[in-house]
Amino acid sequence: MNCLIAVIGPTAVGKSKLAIRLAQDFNGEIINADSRQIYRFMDIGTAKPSKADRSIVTHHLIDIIDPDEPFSLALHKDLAEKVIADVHQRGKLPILVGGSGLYIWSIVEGWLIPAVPPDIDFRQRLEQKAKEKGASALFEELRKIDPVASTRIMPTNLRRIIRALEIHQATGKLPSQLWHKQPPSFPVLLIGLTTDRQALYTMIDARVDEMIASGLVNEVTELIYRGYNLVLPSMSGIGYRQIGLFLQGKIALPQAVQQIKYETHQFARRQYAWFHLKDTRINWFDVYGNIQEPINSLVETFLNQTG
RNA sequence: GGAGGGGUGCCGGAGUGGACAAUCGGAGCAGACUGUAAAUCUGCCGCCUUAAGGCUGCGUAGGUUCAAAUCCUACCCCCUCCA
Repeated sequence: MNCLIAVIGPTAVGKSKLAIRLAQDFNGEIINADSRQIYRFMDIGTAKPSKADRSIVTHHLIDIIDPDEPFSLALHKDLAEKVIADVHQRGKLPILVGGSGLYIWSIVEGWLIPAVPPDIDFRQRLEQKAKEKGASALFEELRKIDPVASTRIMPTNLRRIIRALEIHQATGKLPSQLWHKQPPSFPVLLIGLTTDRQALYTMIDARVDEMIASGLVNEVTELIYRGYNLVLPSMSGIGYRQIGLFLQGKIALPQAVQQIKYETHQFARRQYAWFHLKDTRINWFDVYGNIQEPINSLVETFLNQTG
C-alpha cells in the first residue's frame, strides 16, 4: 500500500541528512518541502543538499525555478502531489522533507487552496488604499463581506486581508468558504527532529559561519550579477538579504553575519509554531541522542502496518 | 596627582523630583497563518500571581522630601584629557 513519510523540524537540525539515510535504507526518493531550495543558483544560503547527496538519492522539487519566476503554495502542493503519485507508481517510498510548515501541512492535511493566482494590480491598488486610509479600512471591508474570515485574520495583518479580498474579488465567493481540507488517501508518518534550543542555536551559528566560509558572499554577488534584484521575494530570504546589504555597503560583514544568525534563530522559533512539540501527530526525536535505531524501527512498523 | 564625563533591566540606550517597573531598539520567549511564508502579523519580556494586587528596583551606603532613577554627602568602579 502507498504511504508517505515526512521529515520535519526546525532549520539546521539535520532533516536532510536523516532523509537521505532513510531513502537509502527504505528505497525512497526525497521530495523537497523547503520554500527556498526550489530556486536555482541559491545553493549555499539555502543549505541545499550537495550534488554528491543528490547523486546518491533522487531529490525532487529542487532547482525547479529561477529566482525571478513566480511561484506559489498552490503550485508547490500540486507538483508535490504529482511527484508523490509518481514515486508510488514506481514502487518507491516518497519522503517529504522540509522546514516550511505551510508547505508541509498543505500536503499532509490536504488543503484545498483557492485557485486564485496573484493579481499584482489588485494588490497594489489595495496597498495604496491601506496607506491612505489605514489597514483597518480594508479590514472593515472584509468584515462586511466575510465576517467569518475576519475573525481568522488579524486587523493589522494587511497582507492576509488583501489576499482574502483578492479571493472574493476573483471568485465572487466568501474566502472562508473556500478554506477546506481533503486529507491524502494514503497514511502519512510524521517524523520530527528537534533538540534543546541552545544546542540548536549553536548548530545554526556554526552553519552560518560555514556558509560564509564556503562562499555565500560570492553566491549573492553572482546572483546580483545575473540580474536578480534584491527586492525579489527569492532574494529576501535569510542570508541573501543581509549579504545584499553588505554588498551595498550598508552594513559591515560581521554585522551581516550576526544578523543572519539572529534571524535564523527567530525563523527556527517560528517553525516550532508550525511543528508543535505537543502535536501528537508528530513523532519527535531529539537529535542529541541516538536516533537511528528508534527511527528505523518506527519506520519499519509503519511500513508493515500499511502493508 | 589634577580636570572633565559617566555608572539604568540580559545588552545598547532614554529618562534628570510625582503621570516610572522605568520610552525605544536589540536579544530572548509564546503564538497566528490557505500570498514565492526564510513572508506577514500578534502577545509576553524584574520577582510572586490566572488576574486584581503585592514585592524588590536605576553602582554602594547614608541623607533631604509627603514623594527620589532623578536633589545632597561620602565611598567604589569605568572612560577621556592634563601631569
